This record gives sequence, C-alpha cells and structure tokens, in this order.
Amino acid sequence: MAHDDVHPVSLTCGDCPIRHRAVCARCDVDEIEELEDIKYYRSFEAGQTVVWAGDKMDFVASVVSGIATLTQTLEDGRTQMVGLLLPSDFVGRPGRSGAAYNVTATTNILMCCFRKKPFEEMMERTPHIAQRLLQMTLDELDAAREWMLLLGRKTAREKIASLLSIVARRDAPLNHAAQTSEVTFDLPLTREAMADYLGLTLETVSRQISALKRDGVIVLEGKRHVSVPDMDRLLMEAGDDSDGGLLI
Amino acid sequence: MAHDDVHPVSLTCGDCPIRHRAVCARCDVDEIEELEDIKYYRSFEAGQTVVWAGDKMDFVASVVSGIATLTQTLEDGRTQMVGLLLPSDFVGRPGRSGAAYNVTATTNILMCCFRKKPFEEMMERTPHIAQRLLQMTLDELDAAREWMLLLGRKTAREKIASLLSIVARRDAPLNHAAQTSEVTFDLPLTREAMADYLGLTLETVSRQISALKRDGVIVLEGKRHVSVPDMDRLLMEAGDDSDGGLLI
DNA sequence: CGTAGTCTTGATCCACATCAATTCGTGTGG
DNA sequence: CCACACGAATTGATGTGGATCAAGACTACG
Repeated sequence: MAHDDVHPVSLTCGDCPIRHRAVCARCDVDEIEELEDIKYYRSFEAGQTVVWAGDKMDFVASVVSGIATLTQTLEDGRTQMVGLLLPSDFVGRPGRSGAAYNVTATTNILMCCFRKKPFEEMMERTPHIAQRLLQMTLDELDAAREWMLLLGRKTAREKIASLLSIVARRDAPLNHAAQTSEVTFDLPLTREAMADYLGLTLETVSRQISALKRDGVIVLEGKRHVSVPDMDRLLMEAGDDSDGGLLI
Repeated sequence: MAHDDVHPVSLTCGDCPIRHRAVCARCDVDEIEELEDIKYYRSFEAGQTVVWAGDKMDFVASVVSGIATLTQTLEDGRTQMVGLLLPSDFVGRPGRSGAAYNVTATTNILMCCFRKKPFEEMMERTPHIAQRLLQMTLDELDAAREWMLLLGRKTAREKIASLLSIVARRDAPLNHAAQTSEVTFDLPLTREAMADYLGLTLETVSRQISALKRDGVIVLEGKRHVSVPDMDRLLMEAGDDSDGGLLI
C-alpha cells in the first residue's frame, strides 16, 4: 500500500474523475490550465489524519477518490462527525488559515490540493470558481440542516435507517440505476464512525442494525455488505418518507 | 402594530442598518443603486409565518431587523430549528424555486426582499454579491456544524448553557463591550423555541434553566431577562470552554 | 374576574448509555 | 496448518438522563 506522498500521482484535469463535479466544474479550458499549474496530489491511507482542528492549513483540496470525515470533539473526548467527504467534495476554507475540524481518511484517499494563497488569488479573478464553491457550500449547508433534524429529533432506529438510505442513494447509480427495489452497497464506515455520525454509541448502532436485519428491512452479508430488498420500506423507517434525507 | 405589508417601508440603502454586513456588503455605489431598483420591503409580526417549506418562493431577502427562525418538521410534528436568522442574515437560495424550510418571525421583523429572477441575473454579473454570499454561507455552515456537535453530543445542561452563551455573546457589544463579567440580555425565544433549537422538550429546557439559576450560574428577572454574573463560568458549563460555541 | 398562553414543577417511564462479556474475522508467527 | 492475538462487532444486564404525563402557577388581556 502506498504511504503518504510516496507515490506522487500525476493526473491531467482532462482525465480527472471529478472534473465535472468538483470546485473546478464550471471552469473553462484556460482556467483549468491555470489550476493545473498550482495543483498537486496527496494520498492518505485509511485511518490517517489529514489535518487536526486548529492546525495551520496551507492548502485547500478536492477529494478525488475515497472517503474522509470531518469531526469535532469536546475536551473529554466526545466526538461528533460534522461532515462526510465524498469524491468531489471540497476541504478547507478560503480566507481562513487554521483547520476548523479534524479531517480523517476513512478509506485510502487521493486529494487534489491547491496551495491556499494562489488559489485565493485565482478565486478573486475567477467568478466560475466562486460560483461553483457557493453552489457546493449551499448544498453542504442543506445537508447539514437535514442532519440537524436527524440529530435533534430522530430515534436511534430512524437515524440508522436514514444513514443507510443516504449511502444507498449515493451508491444507487453504480448499480442498476432504475429500480427502487433491491439495492446493494458496502458500508464505508465502522460502527464507531456511524455512531459518531449519528450521535449514538456504537453499541446502539450495532443493536439497531441487528434489529433492522431481524425485521427484514435489510440483509447483511458479512459486517459491511448490505442489501435492501425494499427501498421504500427503508425510507419509511427513516421517518422522512419523501426523499430519504437529502434535498434535491 | 403593523400588519404584513400595510405600511410599505421605504429606506435608502445608505441609511440601512445592515448595509455593511448583509449580502450587499461588498457592493460599490453603482451596484447598490442597481439593487435599490429591485428591492422592496416586507414586514411580519411576531408569530407570523414568512414561508412554508415546499412553497414556491419568488424572492430572496435579508433580515433588516428582528429575529426569525428556520425549522424543519417530520410528519408526526416533531420539529427541529435549523437556523436562527438575525439582522443581516440571508433567506432563500438563488437557483432554487421552493423554500426548503419553514421561516417564521419570532419577533416583528423587517425584510429587504429582492425578486428572485432579477437578483439571480444580477448575481451572475456581480462577483461582489456572490463573494459575499459565499462568505456568509461558509459562516452559516460553520455555525451549523457547531450546532451538530451540540445536538449530537452535549447534555441538556450544556445545551442550555451553550444557547445562553451564544445569545449573550451576540448581545454583548450592545452592553459594555469590554468586561467578560456581568452580561445581561433578553431571551428572544420562548421555551418551546429553545427546545426546538436544542433538540429537547420544553419541560427539560425549563428544568435546566431553573437548575442553572439555582446553581447561581444565571440570574433571572422575569421569564425572559437573564444576567450572567460570571461569563467564564457559563462558558465552562457549555462544555467547549474556548469560545462559547461560535467560530471566529 | 375569567380565560388563555407560557412557564414551572412533580411523578413516572423508557430509550439509549454504560459496563461487561463473548463472538467473529483477519492477520501473524511458530 | 494451527495457535493466538487484536480489533471490530454483537449481545446481555443494568443504570440514568431526558421524555412523557399531569397538575399548578404566573402573566397578560378582554
């Protein structure tokens, strides 16, 4: 397995899997060339910390592949996940020097980094970047607010069902995009990470997953592979029947 | 008391109390003039609903004065506040036709509205607006994430202390800006609204406020007026000693 | 005064946390 | 190939913080 920075990756933006969804999505050819000059890649192994809250962070970045998490902690160790970073998601805040959250690689990840200073300067001149970043930030804000409803008002069972819905929904296109029924996916998170996501303990997560299995809402093969025979049923269990947790 | 739209307010942007903090903060004179042409004011009384989630919303707006809330609800009536709108905060999302949340006036409020279409068109041409909106959205996202930590991991007492800290902090400049000790303010929210903010029941809110009073952390005069003899003590009670809940 | 809304306080209950073993799965070294 | 070790997950027993149910108390207002 690759160690951090041992195999400097090279990738041209034209071939980039997130070219059309990341912060650069709206950029035209000239702008992409300019970005190409200031970008570099870093990879992290599953479990590694990308940055600690409070540390100086001299870059911003897009997640190219893999999954990372944003977490906050209280002094006594209680921790809450506040963001789940999927490919194309953006890390770091232009105009702020320190990291506000812990960023941790959940799987092996590849990040496309931009040194902060040149990126900020370019953002000033390049409305396409600011516009896209605004869109993405508004989407994240909506997701955060949906998540607040989950944290504040849902039961443990509803929380688990909501999380499964979100992951299922995200992986759905990878399967047979059409049918709502019989979706299958791998959980990218440990029970503990799920607990931190949902504001529960890992024991409660485990119990509720067992309960959903017992009730036939989900089928497990191993600890991590899940199939959902009836997606509508799962959405019902999640509490917010309409759309399963994410705004369109 | 004024009814909705009965007394159309007129205010020039030059005299506007939120001129330097709202979405128009970065606009130069020309841009402000252009905004002045497409803006109009609406006022709402305490308790009135500004929009319902799902309704078509043909404007975006800034809160000029007063306080409003953003809430989400599950079908069975459980509700969670997901945003607290103070003067200068922005309502509505460019590029989306329906409202995502219920917006309710908590006090009498005055809003500076822009018809969505012209505003969106202007935003395309006017980086100053998009840039400012991006800043504001990033701030809101940080606040939402701090709030997620509160909802997911804090105890009822810590939640109440956190809320009081936030309100105290916001009102602090209005008092004698210097000292950390002896802060005084009015709660702008009912017990029920606080409960919806914090993911608690109103009974628990009431009990915890009584407990903080009993323990000398706060002093109440009437139901709504609070003074805090020792702000540091309150911050300790909030759990995150450093800054009381809001990033700088 | 009476009525309605807001708030407080008490008694009880229960969902989830906590504490404590097992079990499962995977990799490692003899 | 087995023994064992270690982390991840399950499952059980018990405790508790906050919800729920239910009276009252305070305030404002007609």
